[in-house]
Amino acid sequence: MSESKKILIVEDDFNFGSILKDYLMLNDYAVVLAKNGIEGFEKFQKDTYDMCILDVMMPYKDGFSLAKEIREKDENIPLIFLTAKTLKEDVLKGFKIGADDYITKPFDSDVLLAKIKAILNRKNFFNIPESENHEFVIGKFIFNSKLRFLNFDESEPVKLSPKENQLLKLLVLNINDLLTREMALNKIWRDDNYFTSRSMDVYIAKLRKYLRKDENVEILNIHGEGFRLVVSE
Amino acid sequence: MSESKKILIVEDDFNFGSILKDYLMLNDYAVVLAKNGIEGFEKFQKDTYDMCILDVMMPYKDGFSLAKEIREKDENIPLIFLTAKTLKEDVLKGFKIGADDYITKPFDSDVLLAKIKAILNRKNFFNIPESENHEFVIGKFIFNSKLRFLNFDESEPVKLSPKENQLLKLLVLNINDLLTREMALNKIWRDDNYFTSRSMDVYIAKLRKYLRKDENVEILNIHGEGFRLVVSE
DNA sequence: TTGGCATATTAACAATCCATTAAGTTTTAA
DNA sequence: TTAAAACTTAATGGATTGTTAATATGCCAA
Repeated sequence: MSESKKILIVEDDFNFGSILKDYLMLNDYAVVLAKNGIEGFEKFQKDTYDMCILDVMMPYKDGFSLAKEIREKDENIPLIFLTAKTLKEDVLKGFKIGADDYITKPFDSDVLLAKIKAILNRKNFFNIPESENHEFVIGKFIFNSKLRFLNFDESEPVKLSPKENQLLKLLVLNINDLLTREMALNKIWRDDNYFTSRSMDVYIAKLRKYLRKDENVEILNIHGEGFRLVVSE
Repeated sequence: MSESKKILIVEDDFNFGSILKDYLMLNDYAVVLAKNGIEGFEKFQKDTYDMCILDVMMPYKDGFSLAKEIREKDENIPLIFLTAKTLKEDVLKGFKIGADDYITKPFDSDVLLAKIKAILNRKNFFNIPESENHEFVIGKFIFNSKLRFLNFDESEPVKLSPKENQLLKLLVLNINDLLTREMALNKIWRDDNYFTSRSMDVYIAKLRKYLRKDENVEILNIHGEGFRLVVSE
């Protein structure tokens, strides 16, 4: 029916990686195997995957660092961490980065398969096709979320940092409507607490400074709820 | 900030259930505890929950059967199974029903908390905004209860505080009809006593001040009963 | 390695918002 | 007439937000 799902496995133990790959392929997944974090990230960028399975302990670049890089590129892709260690700190760290699941080696392959299915189904249910559109008009500005710049008239485009960019994108996607703090913190900061909230305020201030050039564009606060990007007239 | 998430725990071991409940409540979740499958399903139907945590081994109705019934009512609600057993068949069965996670007793409470957070956040990502009607016309005003503003003609919209907003919404939903004090106090203040009643009076006064701009709109008092928002021809 | 740059977080303080309470007045119903 | 209920304004204190600056982190190039 639908095309088989594509999974990227990053695992430095070649033996183990191959077995896992074969097993998943037998179960009708398309699998790409990378043997370290560097290669993993390269492969991730060159193709589109439905899920990544990352070994935590790897030379050069561990699974967590890799996960962060991947998350910057795609904030929604399901991640499963794979580890021999069962350290509580590691598990918690994994979830903080946005893990969808966590599996300790050795594990039962049927269980892994069930988890993969569960996660992919869940995502698919809600997955709204990402719009290819990265250019937005905000009053007199042109905002390109892929190239991360904000253009006003003839003047030199402003470069946006990754966080500025993500926040502005969320605001634009909800233009004139409420963007709740909760939603932004969960999507961008992957955590919702006092400090991330303060950090978000700082970014709101930065964006306001950029947007000041067009007096018809402003970011309004809805006390206790969130923010609203409005373009008047 | 926003209201805390509501979790239904179904667990026949009262001791264990209470401890879990207290622990989650300490971490700012609203928790309801049911002591068996029957009661669990009743409670599930009577309220709206963000997540269910189900013990697998229970008398009368086990966790899986309960899960199936719950799934029939809501195919998206996150489910976590809780069990002493670590039987592979059970784990697989759980995932097949659509479990979001699976936890074996005894477990680390921090990890459970992290998992709950991860799952709720994940759901949030894709939560399609509910298309409720948030705009009301009150005489010459436009009232938006989601964005919390009250618009009159061309003039600058008035921002409403959360309480002003809730109260006006209740009044509008009962437009031209009686809104009892009791009802408003229970819904908004969650308590009905002398002080909350005085507080409500203050908010009625505030709303009257805003609504004064249109002389056809007024909030009438029904002595000893409540209030009535009327719009005259 | 080190120093510098871009970015992100944390700190600090000011400004604003907001629910409650207080206090004095007016209205209502018996 | 009188007590209860309602009206209104203002004061209070706590919470949230706005803003700038300081600090931390990570990365790249020398």
